Amino acid sequence: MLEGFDSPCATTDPVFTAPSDIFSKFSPNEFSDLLAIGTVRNYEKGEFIYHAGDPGMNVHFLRSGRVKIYQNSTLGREVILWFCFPGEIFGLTEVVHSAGRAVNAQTCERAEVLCIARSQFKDYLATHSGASFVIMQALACRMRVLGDMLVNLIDDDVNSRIVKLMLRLSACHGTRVGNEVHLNIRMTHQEIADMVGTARQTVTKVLSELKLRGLLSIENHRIRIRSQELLNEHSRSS
Amino acid sequence: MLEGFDSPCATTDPVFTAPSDIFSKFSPNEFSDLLAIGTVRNYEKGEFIYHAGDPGMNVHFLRSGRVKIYQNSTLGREVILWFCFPGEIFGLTEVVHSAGRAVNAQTCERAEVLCIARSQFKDYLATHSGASFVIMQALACRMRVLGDMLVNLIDDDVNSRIVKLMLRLSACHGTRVGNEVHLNIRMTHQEIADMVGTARQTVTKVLSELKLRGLLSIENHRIRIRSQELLNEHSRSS
DNA sequence: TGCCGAATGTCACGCAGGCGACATTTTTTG
DNA sequence: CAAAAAATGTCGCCTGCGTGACATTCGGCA
Repeated sequence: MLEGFDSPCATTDPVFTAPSDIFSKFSPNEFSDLLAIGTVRNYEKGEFIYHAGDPGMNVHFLRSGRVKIYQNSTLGREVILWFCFPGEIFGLTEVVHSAGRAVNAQTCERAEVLCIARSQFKDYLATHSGASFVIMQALACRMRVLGDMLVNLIDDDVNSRIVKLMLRLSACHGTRVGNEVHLNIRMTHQEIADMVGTARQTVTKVLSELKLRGLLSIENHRIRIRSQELLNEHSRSS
Repeated sequence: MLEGFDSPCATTDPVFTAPSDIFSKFSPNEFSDLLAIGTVRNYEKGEFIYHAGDPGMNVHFLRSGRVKIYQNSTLGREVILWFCFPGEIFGLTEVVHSAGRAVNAQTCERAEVLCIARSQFKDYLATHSGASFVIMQALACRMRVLGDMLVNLIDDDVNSRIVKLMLRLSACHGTRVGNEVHLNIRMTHQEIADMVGTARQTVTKVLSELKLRGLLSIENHRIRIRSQELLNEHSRSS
């Protein structure tokens, strides 16, 4: 169920939340009916699928590639809310709720997206109640993560914010390899800084400290975590 | 549509998000069918409807009163994610998604709650697609607010975090009286501090400053805002 | 293969705001 | 209606981390 990553304590630790591969939870005809009403679009690396402020009349499903959902803040910061992986839905929030896009959706790499018009999607939901429920699950899952991020921002210091970010990402998007967890999300220090609300330099410092202590390593922008040790680390307050 | 509060620029300013009174958007028989499968429960002020960690097999609709949804953090902080007002749904996230409750739900005052079992609710959704959609809207709305809070935490200083909190609360739960907006949520400085991630003393200081400048006043723990001025205030970065 | 821009490291300085320690006021409760 | 508890004000010290200013390394493209 959780692709390659067995979350150690999903019930007690809200950090570990299942990924939201929706397709895999659809029944075959829920899936094919969805395909039937959608248009497939291809995007190059770095292209925008939509911008904040756009009207937002479509829902999207990611078929391949990776998409970054973020807001940009009053000065220059890209606050990344989450990454989308294949099988995930995005852009639903603003379609269902009226007012325009609140966030930007930009590809991290070449991507293939299934794009569905608001009205058609609404009809689809009305006639596929199972699918509705699955999608609610995905929303719920995301809410949970957002709540977590919030708590994290509110009462942890920079060090622990970074550690928990790593754990959160591992839980959603990591693959276990031996006793390591590999994240295949390419992230710059700047992006990490933007996610946890700190300065780029601080990220550099904290990360190299963690590397030094052998808690994680970085292989061309891809992070590898000795999950267990890092977990212990994060439960300490300091 | 928005009870008594005309949001000035809902499209561009994500701060202004409609409240989520679900009942008012239901059709009469969507409503009565819902009542039919639920049990009404009464709670005294300060009672818990559920705790973080509970299994979470019920969805709740608030009929009257006020409920505080929060997580408590590694040391003592109550991080309030949102308040629920009559007509709002809560506890959905954890029912739809498996693992237990991620948050606490505690009444702020005597409250009347419609409580619905997971399985019954699922059936209800399956047979009432209109209702499903309305509920998705509510979730979407909440996601948006959470996203906003996040950005806010990540790149604003304490002063502006507090100001924006006020604006956010006004937008969702304020009632316009003349050119003021009244919030009828009783909040202590400590609670405010917990919401924006700062120290109680800092809240005291910032708030008295705002009072001094005539941007807001406090009438027995209820906050009144000169909305327009405060809005201007918040667009400044300092 | 070599160039150039982007990403990473490292350092010292300064200050926003956390924290403790109070006095004072308001609210609750017996 | 008094006593206890909770909430609000006010202050000063001290530290976590933001900021600017670099040097260094990486990696994509001509």
